[in-house]
Order: sequence, then C-alpha cells, then structure tokens
Amino acid sequence: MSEILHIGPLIRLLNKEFEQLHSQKASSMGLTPTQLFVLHYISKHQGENICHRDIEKQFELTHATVSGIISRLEAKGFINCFADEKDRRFRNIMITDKARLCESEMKKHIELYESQLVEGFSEEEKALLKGYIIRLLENLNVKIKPMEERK
Amino acid sequence: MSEILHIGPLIRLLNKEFEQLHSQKASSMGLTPTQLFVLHYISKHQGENICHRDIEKQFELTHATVSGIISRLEAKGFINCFADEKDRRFRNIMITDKARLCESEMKKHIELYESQLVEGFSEEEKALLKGYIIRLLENLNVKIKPMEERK
DNA sequence: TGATAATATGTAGCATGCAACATATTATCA
DNA sequence: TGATAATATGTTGCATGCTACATATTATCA
Repeated sequence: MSEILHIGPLIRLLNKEFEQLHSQKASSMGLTPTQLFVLHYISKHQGENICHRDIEKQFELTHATVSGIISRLEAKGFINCFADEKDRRFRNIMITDKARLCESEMKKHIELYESQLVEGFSEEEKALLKGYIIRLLENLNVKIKPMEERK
Repeated sequence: MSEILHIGPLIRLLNKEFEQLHSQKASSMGLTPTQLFVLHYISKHQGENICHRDIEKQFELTHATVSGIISRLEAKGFINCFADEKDRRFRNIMITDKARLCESEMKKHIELYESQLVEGFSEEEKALLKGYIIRLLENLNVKIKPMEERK
C-alpha cells in the first residue's frame, strides 16, 4: 500500500475493504455482501412491484449482472419472481418468509457499518466528504439525478 | 442512483466509474484496466527483480488473483516470467519490447485520468480529501504502512 | 543433518462485473 | 391492423476477485 499516493487507487482500496467488512456478517446469514445489499433494497421496497430494472438503476449494474444475483437469491430461497400481470416483460420480485426473518438484522448491520465507516467524522466533515465524492463522480461524468427524473 | 445517500455506496459507484473510465484506452492497447495498472507498475519497477508477491502487496490482492493477471499479461506477450536464480520460489517478471512500446502511453494515460478525477480541486481540497480517505480506511482497520515496514 | 516452518506460487470453484448476443412482450406509427 | 421500435429479461464468454486447497523451495532449529 506504500506507494498509493493518488486518489484513484485509494478509492479502489477503500471500496474493496468496505466490501470485505461485510463478508463475515453477510456470510453468517447465507449471503454475499452484494446479495445482502440487493436483498435489503428489495425488502425495503416490497409492495412497489419491484423488478430487475429497478435494481439495475439503483446499483448501476447491467441486467446481466442483476440477472445472476437474482437467480442466486431465488435459488437460496430468499425471493420469488413472477411475471407481472399487466406487463409480462417485468418480473416482480417478492421476498420470502426466510428473507423476512433477517430483515431487521440486515438493516441494523448496514446502518452499523455505514456509521463505523464515518466514525469520528463531524456532520460538517461528512457533508464535505460527500460533496467531494459527488464532485469526483461529476468529473467522471456521472450525473446524479434526483428521484423525479427516474422511470 | 437517486437513493444513494451513504458514503459506502458512493464509494462503490466511484470505484466502478473510475475503472470504466480506463476501459476504452486500455482496450485500445489490448489491455483491461487492471492489466494496464499492473503492467504500468511492473514497467516502473524493471530492474528491481519484481515478482508476484510485490504486486500482491502493491495492489492488496491475493496471489490467486495476481496469478491470473500475470498469466494473461504473459499470454498476450507483454511480459515474460523466469524463476529467480537465487531463490527459485520467486518468479521474476520482465517486460517485453511490446510492453516497452506502450510504456509512455500508459504513463501519460494514468496521469491524465488521475488529474481529470480531481479536476477543479485546489491543493488544499486534494489534501483534505486524501486525509478523509485515509481516515475512512483506518476506520475499516486498514493500516497504511510506510515503505520501510515492507518486505 | 533432518524434520518442521515459512514463503512463493499454482489450481479449483465460486460470485460479481462487463459486452455482445438473444428472445419475449409491449408501444408506436404509418 | 401490421410492421417497426422500445423495453425487460435471458445467455454466453470473459476478467477480476475471493477462499481453500495444493506443491515447490528455502529457512530454521533441535
């Protein structure tokens, strides 16, 4: 890590370590870190006819990637998918009882680790950091769209 | 992206976009972004008997991962590997003429994109940002070791 | 010296990510 | 209506990352 002086490699490392941090807990629930984040998002949005496409947009992933994650979550019994009645192109994703059992644990875990990440940061520092990250994203030409522009 | 309010997901996105940014240029040289970074590191350290282990430490990757990257770089003709004469456990990595031809292009590209990332940041802001990232890493229990502690 | 430990690397199997192809379904417009 | 476009999802093949296991080589210590 000694020669990492630039922002790019630091971000790369930060991302990897943050994901690693979730491995143990996720694995204790029978999930990978990614599956945990996706399942948590699905469970938060039950009753909104959530589909693959919503997850693609939320996590900025391709449908090929989402397809694999959904398959594995379904194979493990955390979700069930059904073709939408009104538009059969969509597949509605429903969480199972098994997923319902770990809803609160997922929520607590994600909040805990998010707060551990910014431990020691004041509110001002957090805001400043977030602003910096958004500027970095803008420099990479990623436009942060408000909710209303979606869908 | 609308609901990304936390630092963790922002970091995840930032990392992904930064890597995406390198795809086109890397691919024009016949490389992936990761291969470009690794090859650049190897070429910067020619004459120092660089081996797999050095790359593992530099990029914080497991030897399984490095092994695959090195294999592909070798298969593509950018490097050659030889067992070290003094300690046959090590494999010395030598760049080929093909790699030498794109050395300066790699260097320019990496510097350009690193500076594009922090475009518009003053020196103070860059220092502040870097300090924040290091604090985040420390919160994740990643120790930033100075050069001397290595090896 | 000879057994044991440490180190560097190899390999298998899996998850996540992509691009590039495909199909099925719905929307649109002539 | 009927052809075409748009949309959601499926599939394949690859690179990157991991863990867990393996071997080969060197270091260490009794």
